Amino acid sequence: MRVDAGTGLPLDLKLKSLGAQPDDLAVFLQAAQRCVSVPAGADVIREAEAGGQVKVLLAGTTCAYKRREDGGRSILSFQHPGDFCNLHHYVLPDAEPGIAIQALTDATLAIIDYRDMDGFLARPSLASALWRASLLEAAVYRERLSSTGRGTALERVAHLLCEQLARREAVGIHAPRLPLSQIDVADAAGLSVVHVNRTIQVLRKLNVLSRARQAIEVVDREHLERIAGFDGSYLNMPNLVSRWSVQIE
Amino acid sequence: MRVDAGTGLPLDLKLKSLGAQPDDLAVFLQAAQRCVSVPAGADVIREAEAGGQVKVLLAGTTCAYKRREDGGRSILSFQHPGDFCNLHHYVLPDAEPGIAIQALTDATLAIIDYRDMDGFLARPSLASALWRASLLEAAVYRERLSSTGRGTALERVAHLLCEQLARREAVGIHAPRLPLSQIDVADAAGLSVVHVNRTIQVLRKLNVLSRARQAIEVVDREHLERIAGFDGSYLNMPNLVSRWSVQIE
DNA sequence: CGCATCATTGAAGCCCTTCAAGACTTGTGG
DNA sequence: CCACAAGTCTTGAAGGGCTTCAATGATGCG
Repeated sequence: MRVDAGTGLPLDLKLKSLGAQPDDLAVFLQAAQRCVSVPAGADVIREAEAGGQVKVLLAGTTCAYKRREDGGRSILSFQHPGDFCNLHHYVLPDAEPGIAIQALTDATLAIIDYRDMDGFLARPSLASALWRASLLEAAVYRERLSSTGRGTALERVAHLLCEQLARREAVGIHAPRLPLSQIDVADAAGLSVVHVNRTIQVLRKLNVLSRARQAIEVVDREHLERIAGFDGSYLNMPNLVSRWSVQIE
Repeated sequence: MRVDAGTGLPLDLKLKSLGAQPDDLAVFLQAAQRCVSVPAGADVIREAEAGGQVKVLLAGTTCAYKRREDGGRSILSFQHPGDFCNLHHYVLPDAEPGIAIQALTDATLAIIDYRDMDGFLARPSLASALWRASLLEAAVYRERLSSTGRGTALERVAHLLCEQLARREAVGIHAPRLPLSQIDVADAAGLSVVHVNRTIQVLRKLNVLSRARQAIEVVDREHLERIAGFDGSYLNMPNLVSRWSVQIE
């Protein structure tokens, strides 16, 4: 059993930074009491499974992926503690068939019924926090698209690692070690495993990654960001004096 | 002056398919009376420009792009009539610096002030329609990510063209001709212009695209989708008997 | 200890890029 | 109406980054 973050803190931090107000936050956490554990490698959500419930990652790491015709796995995004796995299914029930969520480490998830979600929408600070969460996800996709489209393998891998580090920091996880295998990185960066391996070796020789095997551990964060041309501002939450909390009521 | 769709119909169609109810739709269209025209090649929204207003494309085609360090242009997505250009800025004011919107043809846009937007949120069918629009945009990014990451140039270009055709059809534009230059396609697919040209020539020899120069015109849609492995279901709107319209009230 | 998974290394080859130059189209002004 | 300029499209050739295939070394688990 490997679980890389044991507390409920990340979710708390994330919702706060998305603008959820204390009392609304309490309501949310109250509804998110029921949990499930999933072993590394298993599917959290299978293809075309709507489910009638939203799952939030509490601990561990998961990825959204798609099977290609040749049997390969295309990783579209990673989820870290505090991230929603299938919020989009709640909003667009029939959308996105063919996408599944897989646990990359042992993972713990909270389960929220759709009727609880419906209740959240009546609370302005929660409703806007959920909308923001969706758009933040979109921002991550956009950024990965611009990184994956062009650039060398070195830049792409570096950017991918920077993104994960930054997103984990945003929810209070400051560990320099990422719970990803080289295979995961390859499937996410759109590169072959062989070449990802060689790329990582370059990063190790540059003293950006540690020599530790079976692990991706970032030693020189600044250098990594320089290589990637990474600007993490797309992950920054705005100041939270929301216009809305007053307007809607 | 080239404007490839002159009516306000697409926006109407889009909001309806997103679940906006007739009376709410009327309110929205009422607030979207003010328009601007932009010539081909000009920026609709410059980098880091928040603006205090949301712009909706009524006619023409635009793209969201990012300048790369080498001066190149990375196109992240295209907008077709009915699409929002900067809805995300309304929800996440400080997010996404460095992304601008450019008109690829002469374009017409409606302008909606933030305070009108605030009013929309009080109407459940509009609020959910806007949220859905955000998630649909995210779905488009996700799909492009999986297409751009892997696959040959032929598949990637074919997929890109399929996406644009499908999205335009969804708002009532059935023309087989896409208002994109080969340069646009190259910047969006993450390929060199030279190779996009060769790829298009292959598609022409396969009788998938017409021989017409200075134009991308799809003749054999089915074959194109087969080449792309395209499944447009991610663009489908669910049936619109929304749970919410009853629940929230 | 044996098996499964992941990491590593080498070699051959292809897809795509870059560079460079010419052809075509479009719009503008004389 | 024609000439010119600017932008787009087209074509050829050389080179490089990444892929694929294949095999061996590590690591962890039952």
